[in-house]
Amino acid sequence: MKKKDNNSDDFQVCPIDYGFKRIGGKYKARILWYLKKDTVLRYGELSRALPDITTKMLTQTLKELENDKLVHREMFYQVPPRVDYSLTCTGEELIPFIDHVREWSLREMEKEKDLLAVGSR
Amino acid sequence: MKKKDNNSDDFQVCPIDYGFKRIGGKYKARILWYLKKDTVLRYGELSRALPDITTKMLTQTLKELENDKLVHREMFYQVPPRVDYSLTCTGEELIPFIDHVREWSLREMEKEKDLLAVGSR
DNA sequence: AGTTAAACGTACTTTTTGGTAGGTACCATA
DNA sequence: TATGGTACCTACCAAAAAGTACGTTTAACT
Repeated sequence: MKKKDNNSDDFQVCPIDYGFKRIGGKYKARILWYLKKDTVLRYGELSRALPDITTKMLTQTLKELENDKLVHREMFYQVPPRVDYSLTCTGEELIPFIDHVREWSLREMEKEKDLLAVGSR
Repeated sequence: MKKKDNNSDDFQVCPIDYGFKRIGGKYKARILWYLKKDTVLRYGELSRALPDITTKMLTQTLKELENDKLVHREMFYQVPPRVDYSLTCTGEELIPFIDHVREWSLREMEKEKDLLAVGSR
């Protein structure tokens, strides 16, 4: 053998890996963020909140988040159809963490802007 | 036109996106974690701390982290060569955040384990 | 002279992820 | 009869990320 064979759920050994697998992906964190505490959004509202996401990716990502038990999905059998999305408790626990990254990023983006301003004077 | 053309650094509009771009990637967070506050590690030590990473990925990721100013790199011109890695201040600011995910993941992993235990009795 | 050690570099391939472009169902309204 | 609105689905394709395998440097040690 040449490497650890990672059959089964071997990958779960490292909690950092585990966590980033669940919230990684291009849009997951942003979707969770928009579904902040006590907010319920319909599919179309999410779509408008994230204008750069295609319907395919939105559907796919929401499904992943639902399977992962980070968002709750409730559908109403109407015509036209209606589907509501909201955070689960587990999902809510991630909000402060996303907020932390967000704050950090805002600071960093400011720094970059200042650097550019100084560089070009 | 059919979509916003994202030339230049347009992607930086969303701070959540920005942040996840800087710490996303399969190994970045783990490397930062091992380089916790006041810890200095050599290339080989990191390699041993993350046994599942190949040398190519370790080198590549470290270079990205260095360009991103999250880790500091100091090399000593010796034979055999020696290179030390440590966190920058900016990098350190991410530790509490990584810690949050880690704690969350540990709880989640416990939950999963319990569920499995219940399911199979 | 051959081997070893550390910290890489590079070419190539595979896997994963995301994007494009179409289509569906149902009913209401024009 | 045609069109519109909502929330999707599907097949195919492109790009990005990661993995494999092998090479390099230099000097000390055997």
